[in-house]
Amino acid sequence: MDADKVFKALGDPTRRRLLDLLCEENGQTLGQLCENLDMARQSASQHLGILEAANLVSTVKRGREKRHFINPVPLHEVYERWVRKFERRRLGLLHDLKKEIEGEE
Amino acid sequence: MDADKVFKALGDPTRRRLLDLLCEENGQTLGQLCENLDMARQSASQHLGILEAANLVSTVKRGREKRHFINPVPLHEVYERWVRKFERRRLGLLHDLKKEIEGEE
DNA sequence: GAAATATGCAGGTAATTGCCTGCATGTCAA
DNA sequence: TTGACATGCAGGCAATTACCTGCATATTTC
Repeated sequence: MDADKVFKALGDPTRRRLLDLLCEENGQTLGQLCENLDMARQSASQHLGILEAANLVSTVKRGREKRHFINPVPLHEVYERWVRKFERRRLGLLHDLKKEIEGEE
Repeated sequence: MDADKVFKALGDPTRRRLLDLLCEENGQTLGQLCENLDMARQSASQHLGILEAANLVSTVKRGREKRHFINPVPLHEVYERWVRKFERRRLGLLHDLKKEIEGEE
């Protein structure tokens, strides 16, 4: 997993919207996804390319169409590496902050 | 929570490194953090500003120093909103992908 | 108060990003 | 096979980003 590509891919509202759209209905084509986006097809296509490069979306060609599927694996790995680490220490970290704000050092 | 600020803040390796450094030792000053970064102090300061704007880091002034603390709340909310959603559907999404690759439609 | 220390602010620049238009390629259907 | 449809590729442009330098401010220490 390339954490940088995954995070950068998620750092754009259009791309997060694309993931949401695919979550509602997996396997949509570029054309279908475009209908919900209010931007040129080529722009959406670039966003999908970035999601694909981050391995968050996998594609399958079906004749002249290209169907897009969410790949949940990298997101799971991001969770394991990034979120859980802070989640485990969450209460301790909040405690540090609280104590410092109270000025107790 | 401003999801966009949080994701954009996380979408840079230097800023993720800063969070890791703070996770090792919470409450470090700008100067301390800089020693591990190999870039000008001002650059690191900008990165910390972005983390602070995303509410991922909170700061407390202590005389001429500024101490930095991780705020785990936004990351938790990102997890709730983004990761769990796909995590719950993870096996189903993988199944969609597998079936499509196998060409079974 | 003067020197050293910790940080803040302003601006400049090269690289990247996100959007677009125009054109090319590949596929289906009449 | 021709016209319609789905997508790919190339390039251009404005905005943003990530880095820097130079200087200002605030705090501690001698």
